[in-house]
Amino acid sequence: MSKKEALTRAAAELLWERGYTGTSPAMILERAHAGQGSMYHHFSGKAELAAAAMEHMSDQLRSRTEDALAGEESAVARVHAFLDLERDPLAGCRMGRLAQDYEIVADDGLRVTTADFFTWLGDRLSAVLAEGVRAGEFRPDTDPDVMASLIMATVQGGYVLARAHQDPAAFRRAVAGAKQVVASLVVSSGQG
Amino acid sequence: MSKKEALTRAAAELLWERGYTGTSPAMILERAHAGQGSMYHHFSGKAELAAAAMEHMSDQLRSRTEDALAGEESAVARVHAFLDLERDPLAGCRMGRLAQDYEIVADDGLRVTTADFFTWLGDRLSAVLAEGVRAGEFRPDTDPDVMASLIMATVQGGYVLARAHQDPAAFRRAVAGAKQVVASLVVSSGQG
DNA sequence: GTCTATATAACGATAGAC
DNA sequence: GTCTATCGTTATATAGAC
Repeated sequence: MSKKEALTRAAAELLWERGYTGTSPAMILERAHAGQGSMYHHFSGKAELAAAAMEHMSDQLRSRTEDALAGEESAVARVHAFLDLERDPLAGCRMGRLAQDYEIVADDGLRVTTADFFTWLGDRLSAVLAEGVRAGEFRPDTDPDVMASLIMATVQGGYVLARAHQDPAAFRRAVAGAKQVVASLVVSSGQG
Repeated sequence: MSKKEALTRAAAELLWERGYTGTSPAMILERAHAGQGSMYHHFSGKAELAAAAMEHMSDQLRSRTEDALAGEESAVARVHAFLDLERDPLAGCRMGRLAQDYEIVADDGLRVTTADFFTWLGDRLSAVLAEGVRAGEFRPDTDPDVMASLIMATVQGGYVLARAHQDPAAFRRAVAGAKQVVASLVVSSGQG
């Protein structure tokens, strides 16, 4: 593994664990077993390295998400598969946590990576929901965009609650609510 | 206003704007128009001042929340009033944002203030929902705890999405979803 | 490409005058 | 109670050897 890749991976880990403001170049160098020179040779500074690490994380998340949302099952099964993806509630969302960081939001180059991820995720969820509506699986008055927002927000908010309580159950309870809501949209379930 | 109060207010503002890690004592002193001595006379350090500021914010939020959830209206009206409270989506939640901060979660004394707030909020929402169920307003299979979690998570996640996109509409879309869900629980609406 | 040495500023806390 | 001066440490970046 090149030093550049080691730096990117170490930065990704630390951004996930401690956020952007809470991560220093020195921490990254130590975890990557690299010296100052390597970092400033490959990147202009902390922000550019963080941008690379965020792209890396975004790609990972998209890949994992697509595994759940693609496939031949019913729309409700695929949305449930997304909600049931293995997650670490106490760690938080790699993208969502960073969107709460002041310096990330203040730097458009960094923020846009999080925005693009959630745009992509919302579009994918909305598309699956719309498929379900067209197929007669979901009630025709289902609003795919609003429901996609609700699903994303529930997951993100679930992380917040779990971290506040330091209890993964808080995350699971919120996601359980989202699953109930999705299930309630299914026509054959008789809205009961 | 005493220096102690000025410091507490300034710290509360900065914690909201920049989080715990992103706020330095120097920033607080400048905004409070106070010197180092004032801060270290009244508080043992940054953590203790932050704790006081967080208690202050928690009290504010509880008061505002109670205004929406109390009253004589129907349960659905009160939950909708909570969801419709005036918020600044781009600023984020005073408590929720801090729960994403590494140093807050690492310091139990600080984290517990956020946990207590969400415990209180969840209990209040759950109580209102349970009232609605008992009154025959909500469907009898409504799970108040799960729905309270869903509502809290939607608001918290809405903040995350709005900050990522730098667009308050992302918050409003998620909250609109939560309102639809709550409305769908009402018996007289015919689940349609 | 990678390293260490160094620089400047900010961080968080303490000392001690008034 | 409030202030300024100062301390030791860390954050972020640059310089320059290899």
